[in-house]
Amino acid sequence: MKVDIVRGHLDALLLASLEDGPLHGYAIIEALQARSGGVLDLPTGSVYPALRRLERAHYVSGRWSMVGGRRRRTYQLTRAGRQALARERADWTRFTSAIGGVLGEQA
Amino acid sequence: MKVDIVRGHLDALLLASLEDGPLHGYAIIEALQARSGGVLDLPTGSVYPALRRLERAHYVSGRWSMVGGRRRRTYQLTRAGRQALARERADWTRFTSAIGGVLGEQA
DNA sequence: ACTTTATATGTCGGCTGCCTACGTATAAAT
DNA sequence: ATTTATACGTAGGCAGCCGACATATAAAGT
Repeated sequence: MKVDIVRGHLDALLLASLEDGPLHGYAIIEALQARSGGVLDLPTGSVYPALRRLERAHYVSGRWSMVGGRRRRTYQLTRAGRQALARERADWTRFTSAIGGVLGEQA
Repeated sequence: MKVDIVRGHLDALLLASLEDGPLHGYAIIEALQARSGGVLDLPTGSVYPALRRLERAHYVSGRWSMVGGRRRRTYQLTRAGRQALARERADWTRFTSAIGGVLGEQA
């Protein structure tokens, strides 16, 4: 199995994980682990830079807070982020039906 | 839409396109175009090097021929290639169910 | 008291894997 | 005579992610 399995779909995963409400980076990683049954175990070196990038793109808005002596940066989907997520979902459908269509039909 | 949509799944596509019988590179590109409804339009700079790599890995066997004054290299799936294809299909299922599972469930 | 694990965020270098651009060659179509 | 289709190939580059590392505090274990 290829290691960087999420290639090209990382943003979609992050945006989707924020759809049900704001989360901070560490919680996003855990949420994606849980939702994928352990298959998706995104490294921090992938997630944190990606969240900052999504913030610069105004797809999420982040704010600092302190919880139990630890600082957190909690991210929330923006309107543009929801639109971006919708586009990513459409791309995903196109993508999987194109490749899945080829892989699916056996001889 | 991301341009290099096939990232991580190129080998699977190439192996799958050979499943119904031998094809040469150019024909593989056309076959994938047709099967995907035009979504997959792989550049020669991706396909030809990939086929050589698959050949070095003994997943396909290639042979030269002349058709209408033009040289062709026709590739055929090997036994190892079929096994590799089976693995790629399994990976694809795992991959799509993991990511699709996350993207699929709306709020 | 000390060590390990969990929580939480971040940077930087590097590598994989594909694409872009280019080059070659022949046949068919305009 | 030129363009388009057929057919193969290389080389350089780069996007996008990961691995390794660094930092800091709290909780749990021993």
